[in-house]
Amino acid sequence: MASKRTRGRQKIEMKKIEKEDDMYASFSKRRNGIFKKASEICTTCKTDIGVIIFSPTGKPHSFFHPTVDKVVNRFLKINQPTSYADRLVDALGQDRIDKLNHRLDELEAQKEIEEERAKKLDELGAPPHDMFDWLGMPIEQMDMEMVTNLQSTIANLLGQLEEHAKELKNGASSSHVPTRGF
Amino acid sequence: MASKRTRGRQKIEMKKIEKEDDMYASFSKRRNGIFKKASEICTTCKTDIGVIIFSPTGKPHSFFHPTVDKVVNRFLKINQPTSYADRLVDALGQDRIDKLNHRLDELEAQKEIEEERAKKLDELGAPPHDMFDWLGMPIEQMDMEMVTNLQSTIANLLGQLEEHAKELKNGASSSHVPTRGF
DNA sequence: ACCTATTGATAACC
DNA sequence: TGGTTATCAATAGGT
Repeated sequence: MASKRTRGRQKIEMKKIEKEDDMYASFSKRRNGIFKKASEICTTCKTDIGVIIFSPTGKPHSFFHPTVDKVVNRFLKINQPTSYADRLVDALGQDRIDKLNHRLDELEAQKEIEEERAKKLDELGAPPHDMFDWLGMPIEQMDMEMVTNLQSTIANLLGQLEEHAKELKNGASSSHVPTRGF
Repeated sequence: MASKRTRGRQKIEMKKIEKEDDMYASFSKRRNGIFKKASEICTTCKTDIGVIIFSPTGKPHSFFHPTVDKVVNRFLKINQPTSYADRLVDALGQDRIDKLNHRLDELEAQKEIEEERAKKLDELGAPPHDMFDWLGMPIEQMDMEMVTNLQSTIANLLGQLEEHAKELKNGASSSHVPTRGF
């Protein structure tokens, strides 16, 4: 009988296969082998499994049982229980997170201010809210200087109102907003 | 020669191994076998890989190359490019997300109002901001009824100021806030 | 993609 | 778990 038709399987060193064609061939076979073993351990041992392989060219191949989501979520929960923030950053991008945090800070600050103001007004027997917003404090808390300043400001305001009333009577428009002719 | 010492490896049906001890033994060996093959395909074919196995008792075992994060993130990006919202919900809990969204809505609404007001005032040649906050609109935009109402409100305010000024001159305290004796 | 000689993995047993 | 052995299964190299 002639020499053997092939040398059959040969032992190979465990290092990178340099010949590209050989490497791709080996990759395909080994990938299929791994997937087969994954499927076998599932059926014989009632286990869940996920396998993700990126080929030498970067193409992804995967095997999951029972589903991708179940395996991945189960794994992430136990493997990274405290790094939700990192996952969040990774998912949305640090930029978006920064903006979101900034907005929340703004809101929290605003809320705090409003709550404090409301509390203060409540303690003092809250007068009309809008007016004291403008005055800055209840009349009862003002000293003489504040009162005097306010009186002059208000006098000025009354003057402006008087003037506007006069214009309204004359039918003239002093608005800065352009009006359509007719 | 005596009978063989063991029957050696036997072909087995691809179905669940019912004897628990046999199953656990088989699981351990097959798990190690898969990890070994995973490591081999990495070194021979320059590939990245991730393997996650949950044992029959639920314990997780995994093998990753080059790192967990690199493989998982790379996989999630290509496999679930549009479900970041879901991952977010999964990570933080729907409750927290709802609150966060609610706060953002509040803030957005507030911002919008403020921006619109600022824009309006700008168009009209912005007078002192605080005062018009109180008045509700610039004097130039008021009709006669508004002017009249305002004048009476302001007159009232002037009266209160006058009264407070009188009290200040008399050295009396009319504050509702309790004062410490001395 | 298929073949086959050979290596590698593992079922049974300890 | 960890080790041994007989056998089965995976695959390197060739077509």
